[in-house]
Amino acid sequence: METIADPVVYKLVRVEGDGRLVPATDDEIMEVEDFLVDEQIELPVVTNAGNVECISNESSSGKPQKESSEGLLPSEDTEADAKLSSHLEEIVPSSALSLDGSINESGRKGERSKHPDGPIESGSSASLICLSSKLDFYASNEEICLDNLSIRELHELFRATFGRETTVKDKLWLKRRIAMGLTNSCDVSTTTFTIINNKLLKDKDDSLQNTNGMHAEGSDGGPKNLGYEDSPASHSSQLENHQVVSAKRSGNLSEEEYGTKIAGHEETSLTSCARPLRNVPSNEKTSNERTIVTRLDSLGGSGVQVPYVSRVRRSRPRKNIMALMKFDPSGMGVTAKLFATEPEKDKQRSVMSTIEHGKNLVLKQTDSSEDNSDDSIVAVPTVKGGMRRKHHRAWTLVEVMKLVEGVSKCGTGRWSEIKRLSFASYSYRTSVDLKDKWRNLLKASFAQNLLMMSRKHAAVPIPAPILLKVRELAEMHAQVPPNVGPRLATNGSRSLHQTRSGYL
DNA sequence: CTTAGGG
DNA sequence: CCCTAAG
Repeated sequence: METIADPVVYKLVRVEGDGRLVPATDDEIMEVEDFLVDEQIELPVVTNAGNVECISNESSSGKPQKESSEGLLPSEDTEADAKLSSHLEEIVPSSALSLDGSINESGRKGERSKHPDGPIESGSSASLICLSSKLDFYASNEEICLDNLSIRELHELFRATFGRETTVKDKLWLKRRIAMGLTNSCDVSTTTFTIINNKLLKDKDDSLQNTNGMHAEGSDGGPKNLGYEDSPASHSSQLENHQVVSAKRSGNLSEEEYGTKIAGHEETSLTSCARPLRNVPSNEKTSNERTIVTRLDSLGGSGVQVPYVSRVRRSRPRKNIMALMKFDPSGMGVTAKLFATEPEKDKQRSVMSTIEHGKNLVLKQTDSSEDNSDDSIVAVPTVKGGMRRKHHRAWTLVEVMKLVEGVSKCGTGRWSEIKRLSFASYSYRTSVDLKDKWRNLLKASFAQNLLMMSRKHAAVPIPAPILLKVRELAEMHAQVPPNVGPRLATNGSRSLHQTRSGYL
């Protein structure tokens, strides 16, 4: 029990009544595994060779770059990962949005299961409970442990993180992906997935490097926007030219998602994907939304070119399309009709989304189960007779992290700057959106102390470390909300860590 | 056009 | 998220 051979073992702990941590036994682990496993994973674990590409966003350089490597999945894992990591380190400092250096040591100290701040309280400790079977890991203050999650949970977390569904059943792939998102780094070359303060806890000796990264935080942290693009090359025909062959045709596992993009990086991804195909210059971004990128899809088995509609979509493939159809009694093309219906005051955003939907509808309708084909677009009547589309697009953790990072870099108020730097690839987030989101984050970050410790039903519960960072920045910019007690304002970021029992 | 703030 | 006022 003392020798930590299996990385998973020391993650699995139980909090005793007195607050002590008791390592789980192997049996317990097995039990948990069994318990967590739900019906859908009798499927064999995916063993396809993976292919992951990481694209560094052009945040400051203005040029999307791209690195890729083969195989991220079990088989060639280690080697490929090493390669990938080394590649990435060149582009992206592995530190990204480090939120707090206070637990840097935890990764190297002998007892990883102990919180550096001392013993864990039983009550609201909420910091080291990895056995949570729900989304509790968001409530945990610093640690997110992916190792013991069921596929289902991983799917949930995936959605929260990236804002899109996935059907990939490969745990390792999911964990890796989520870890990438949460750490904002592609360097996830590890076999165990515990994330502390948005840093992946390494089980190797690269923790040192990792630690350095954490200290290199702050305003000069440098651009670390990552674009991820996943597309494990399970089949011979791989994205040589970034033409993704729909895995659906291959018939085996439901690995469609392997060929899809991660939320939010579409613009960048698209641009870089487009280049080989159409020689799109990188400054195409100015007219970005016009760029329609196609990918080779295997619709109908004949490799048709499908406009790559990269917007993130969550569930309900057709429903909303029907909603749009409502305004089309004439049976006219959806796109056309909407154009007609829309008052000219409509912003590009709406128009483009309309186009996207149009394309999506037309070209993807044969696509039976792609779950990425819509989000909540609701048409609301306007006083002036027109229709306006309300676009509720949930903020993903990745986006939130980017926002926080942006604020830390540019300060609050310079939303368009942040938009340019960190959200260049997110065509749907306007600077106003950023501002609004920040306002909400601000509220949340301070509200955390007052009430709500674990609202399980929060749409996307923002991990505590991020909220912490938000509050930090808020204070840094004198944005402390009036309603928050002065004590908190002065105690600042420490308060959260110092908190012994949830309240001060 | 961008920001701030109210709705 | 939308809208508006104001710089």
